[in-house]
Amino acid sequence: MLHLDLDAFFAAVEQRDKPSLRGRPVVVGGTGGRGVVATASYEARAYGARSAMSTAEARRRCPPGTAFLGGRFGAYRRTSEVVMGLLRELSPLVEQVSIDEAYVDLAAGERSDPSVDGVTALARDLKARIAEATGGVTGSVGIGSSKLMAKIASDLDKPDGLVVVAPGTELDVLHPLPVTRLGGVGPATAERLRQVGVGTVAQLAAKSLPDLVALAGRAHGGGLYQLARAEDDRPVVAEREAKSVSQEETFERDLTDLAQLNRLVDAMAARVGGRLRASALSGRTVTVKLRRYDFTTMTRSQTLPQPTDDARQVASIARRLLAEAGTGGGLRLLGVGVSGLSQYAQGDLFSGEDAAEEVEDAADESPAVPEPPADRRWWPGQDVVHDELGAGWVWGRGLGRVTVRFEGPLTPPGPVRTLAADDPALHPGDPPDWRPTTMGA
DNA sequence: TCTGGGGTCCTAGGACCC
DNA sequence: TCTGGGGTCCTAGGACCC
Repeated sequence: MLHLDLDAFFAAVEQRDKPSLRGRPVVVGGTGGRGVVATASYEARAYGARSAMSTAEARRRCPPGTAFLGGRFGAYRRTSEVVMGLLRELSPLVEQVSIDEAYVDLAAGERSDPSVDGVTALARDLKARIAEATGGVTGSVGIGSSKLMAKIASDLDKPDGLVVVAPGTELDVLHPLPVTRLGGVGPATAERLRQVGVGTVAQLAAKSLPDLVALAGRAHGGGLYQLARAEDDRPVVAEREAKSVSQEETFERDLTDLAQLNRLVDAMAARVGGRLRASALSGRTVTVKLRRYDFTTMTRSQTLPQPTDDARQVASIARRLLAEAGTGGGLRLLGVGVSGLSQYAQGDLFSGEDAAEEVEDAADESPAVPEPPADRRWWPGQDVVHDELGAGWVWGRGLGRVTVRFEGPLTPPGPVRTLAADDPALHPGDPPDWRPTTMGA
């Protein structure tokens, strides 16, 4: 079993596409007042920036000149697809866990020399091909006898690591580690374990099954008991069916106005409905999620007799659930979701146009968002193109101006220009191509 | 200027059913 | 005249993952 984890993935793609950021601290995530860090480059980690930390905290820790960028998910997805393609050359059994992580069942592949030397050579070759094909993004690879051991191994030597756990040595590797390295042991479980004197996997392995079930519940306790013994027969599952589709947003400031919240419900329902139809899914349970001013979170749901993918129906149910829950004190987050999915959408399966039209219709009915001021159109990290100055990216904005650095993955670090935010020559751009052009189209 | 967004899985109580 | 005993569905919340 092989596990691949791309190193500081979002930040690595940014540094590839923005030469002036190479070797410098980069933080990718929410850049607003309530944003959190998705990925910090290793240079930013040196200053204490971490994933899931508030961006405000990361700004405090990092030096001036640190780049704080919103995400360019299209660019990340394109790079991820290249990597996943390389993995599928190793074996048909590839389980993509997230945009930057995957398991590969090497035993299901053709070229499987299962010896330690054999898989080491395979992993070395894979890492080289990933770096080559992605324009320098690196990954950490772990190989072991199970998903558990492969994942543990990829985590042992980051970044750009390669660790193979030889058969028979699993417990030697596992037992000294803190329990928090096991998947499924988060802050709550770690604290409960700490209270009974368990800090390492070895100490976890000394606990009885009934003790662990009492501590963590039947399923979770049983899982911990097995993982502590390196017992893991979870298979690689190549295709998983979606179980829910949802959309949520944290507001810059808490909202109280029900009419405004209702318009946001409509817009979110339209997006959810569009995504459902795009994947030919519909669902029976509509859920709204609320987070209040004091961070208390609640959900309210209703299950329909028949599945739906209709934005208006989702919206009207969600509106009612929101009204019943109440908006007292103000909401910092609102979300709309549909679950209980089944394969075939109601309505005309053969009309490909319906989906896009209905999304637009719903948006027409509910002009949720007032037109932003010119400088709010631009966000840090965004790809842009200027009619005279060429392709670049947004460094900062404000006071009716936008600062752009004109460079790309294949250029040297480029010049910075400050432009009027409403400069008619400036347009949103596409993610740049990091591969040297071979042939023109 | 504390605490994102998109998910998965599990638990527990009540309703309902045979 | 005492309260069985499963099973499934629905709802709400919580832990966890990247």
